[in-house]
Amino acid sequence: MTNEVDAGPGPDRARGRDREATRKRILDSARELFTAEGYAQVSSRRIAAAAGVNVALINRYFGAKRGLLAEVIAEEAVFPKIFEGDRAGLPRRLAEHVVYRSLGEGTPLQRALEHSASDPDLRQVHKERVKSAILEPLAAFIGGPDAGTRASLVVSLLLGVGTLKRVESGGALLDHDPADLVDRLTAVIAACLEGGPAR
Amino acid sequence: MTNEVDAGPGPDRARGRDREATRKRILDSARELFTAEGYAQVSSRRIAAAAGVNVALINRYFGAKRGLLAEVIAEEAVFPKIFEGDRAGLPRRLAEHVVYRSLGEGTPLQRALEHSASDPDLRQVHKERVKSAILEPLAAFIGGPDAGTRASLVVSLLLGVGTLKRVESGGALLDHDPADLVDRLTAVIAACLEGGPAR
DNA sequence: CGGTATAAGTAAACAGTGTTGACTTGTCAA
DNA sequence: TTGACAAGTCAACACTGTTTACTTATACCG
Repeated sequence: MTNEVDAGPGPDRARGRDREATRKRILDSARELFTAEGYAQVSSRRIAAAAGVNVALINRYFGAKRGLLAEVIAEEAVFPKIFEGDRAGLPRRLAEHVVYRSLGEGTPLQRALEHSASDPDLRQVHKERVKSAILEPLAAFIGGPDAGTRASLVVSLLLGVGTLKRVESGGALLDHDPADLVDRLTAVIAACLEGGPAR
Repeated sequence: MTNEVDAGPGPDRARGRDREATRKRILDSARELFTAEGYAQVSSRRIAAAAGVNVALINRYFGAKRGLLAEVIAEEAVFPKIFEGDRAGLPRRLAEHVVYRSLGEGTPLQRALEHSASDPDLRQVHKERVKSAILEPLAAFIGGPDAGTRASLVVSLLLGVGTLKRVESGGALLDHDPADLVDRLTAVIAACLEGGPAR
């Protein structure tokens, strides 16, 4: 076997075979298969076979198939540069993100979500991810009164656009002129962020 | 457990065999369980048990479990009274619908929409349903240029709010004052419907 | 250098899923 | 009364994720 002994940094306390390398192989295979075919469509045994390891190792290293998914997802950055910039430009940055990223190809995670959004495991992981990686940072960034509600409205729109895209699969949103769509979404997102007591 | 299987009539040996009645029992049990727990969480055997029926009958009558869900969601009216009224009041009516109906219990169709992507066949069903029962009526009602795009934005918001509600499970949207939420949503929906040529 | 503790890796089973085909049984028309 | 045929049943199939008891390789220690 090709045993790339990477005695790198940290506690290299791996006895026996290379624990970290095996972990990584499972993770790589899982990411690849989840991205290509979706979470629910890929079985644990198939991931194990692709990684060249025994099935039981998935549960040994990741607790369960869900844990494997959680780790794959946790690797990805959600909003790369959304929070870099001033508050006033936030709606436009979000709109551009939606149109040019979410609406287009999407990230590996998004594609996995589109394939198997019905799976309870995936929903659970997605749920936690949305909260900690999107909702809470966004609420903190916009600040002000009712920041949580405002952020929820924005995230609703973002999630909904993704959902509709996969439901429509080539409908009005995808056919529409992207630049104009950005303008429209910017206005809508701004509307989500405004409003409130001074109604 | 309100599982009264044999309250009088039933496909036991006593009563005669009634194809339509049996079909309906399966459908009723499925709708109830899907609504309460979701599609993936409910097994065929559980549906059959709740209906007091053999498992194989599900596939006999509905082809497969997915066919059962397709029939459940096909029964529902989506927007009962949204299109009764003037165009100006549409945003508010939609907002009220979201806050007082979608945000509450949630219908099987709504759940199905959120879960639709996992099954290709089901996806097709939902796609047509969203288009013919929501998107197209809405687009026809609002009229004007880019009606399809405007309608898509609105539907995105509606779908997203439903999704986020489940994701948050008692977060900002549910805790927020309903009347104020209606006001906010009215403004956002109006923003979805406006915009366009004046860019 | 050899033994051994210990972790990595394995095999097989478990309980569950959706689905299928062969079977039995009830009902109704001839 | 008796077939015919549909309605309903049963057991099995091929999967799934997960767990348990087991084997095996290796890094440390005497």
